[in-house]
Amino acid sequence: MNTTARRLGAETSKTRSLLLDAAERLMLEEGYAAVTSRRIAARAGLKPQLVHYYFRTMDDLFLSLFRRRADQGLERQDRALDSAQPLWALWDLSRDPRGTALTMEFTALANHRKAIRAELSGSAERYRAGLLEAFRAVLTRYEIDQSEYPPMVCAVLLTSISTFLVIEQAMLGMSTGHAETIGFVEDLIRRLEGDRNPAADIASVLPIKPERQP
Amino acid sequence: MNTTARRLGAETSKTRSLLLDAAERLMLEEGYAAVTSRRIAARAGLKPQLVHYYFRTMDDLFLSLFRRRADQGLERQDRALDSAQPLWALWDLSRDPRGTALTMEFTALANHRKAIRAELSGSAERYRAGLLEAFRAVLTRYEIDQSEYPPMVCAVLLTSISTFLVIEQAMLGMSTGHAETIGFVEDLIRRLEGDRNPAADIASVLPIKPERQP
DNA sequence: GTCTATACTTCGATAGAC
DNA sequence: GTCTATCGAAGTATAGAC
Repeated sequence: MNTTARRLGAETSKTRSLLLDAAERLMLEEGYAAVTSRRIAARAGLKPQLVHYYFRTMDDLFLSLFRRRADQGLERQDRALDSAQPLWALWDLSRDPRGTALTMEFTALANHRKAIRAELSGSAERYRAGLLEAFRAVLTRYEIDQSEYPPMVCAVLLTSISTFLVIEQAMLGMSTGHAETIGFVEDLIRRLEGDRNPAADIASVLPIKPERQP
Repeated sequence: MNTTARRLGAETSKTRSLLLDAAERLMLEEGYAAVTSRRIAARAGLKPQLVHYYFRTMDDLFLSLFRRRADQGLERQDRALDSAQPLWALWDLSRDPRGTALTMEFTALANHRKAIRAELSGSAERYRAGLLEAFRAVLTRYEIDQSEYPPMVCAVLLTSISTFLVIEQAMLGMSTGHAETIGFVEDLIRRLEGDRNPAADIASVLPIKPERQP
């Protein structure tokens, strides 16, 4: 009955990482409902009980899984902000299908797992705050009227569009109107930052300020 | 073994409707994973086996559930198109939290239920086509340059924004930046259709063409 | 036409062996 | 520190009684 006393595997364990990897693959390929202790173990070639040795409950496993990617995502966002073409970098980053698809699975999961919901909304707030600062800086740099185009609105719009397109494309296999919409957004970015510069990816770790494009 | 021969309850049955209602409430309140035969029956005050009497499989139940609402949604969209202020009507309709929340649950469900996925993307295409026609008509009526603002892009953007806001608000309890974004969109609509006119709701069933607002 | 008794599968979780 | 034997609960689905 003394549940808190049950022993748990080390966080540094190789097996633990294997289980998390298998869980993530399952989630992406078959949805969160397929992420069960038995199926995770089967993927990893391990016994189901090991899941409960390394993670006390399934909630704990989902939280570990989420935090691992959330930390990585925030790091990437920071790097995008410091890149030579922050708008292009943020747009490309937000359109990464794997990141958004995982977020959507976690969002659905949050509906009946309170712990996930709290973690997820907290993380979303941090992303939003980072994006807000990015747009403040970018709109200032490009001398845009911020009362007409508020940075917060830009942040929400960017996230909305990229999230929605990924949902339709990756989850429903639907793409009607996507090309036109992506073209519309990228025309806007192009007016501010010029053409997408492949070399910017290399510069993305070095905060070099660019000249404004015409 | 002769699975196809198993008998099923009548589609007109009162009990069948009760089960669908209970399933829908469960889905909205606790997510699709909570929609199991046992829990549906518990909500409806009936025996779990009745679910399998009225629906051969859980897939069948989900499909019935989806179609019921999809038909209703298309009807509502048609009425919005014919209303005095189609943009306001479409915007308000697309922001209805219940409709979008259900769609999101079905989208998550589609990840591991192929039958749902096919039905869902088919339905999404029909909505998109309707919305496209609406924007073609509206932009023509308001004399907007359609090469600068393509109707298809407008359709995708409208759906993106409203869907995303509902996801954050209803599913994550998050609303940072929502008021500003809603204000931004509604300012755009106001420039074309003027202030939202409550009487338009009454007119929405009668296809009366309005005068253009200043 | 309506519902129930029941089979079978898979789940999360724990206690205890190595 | 690592893993296994096992339990009780919950899931879908079927065959057959009213």
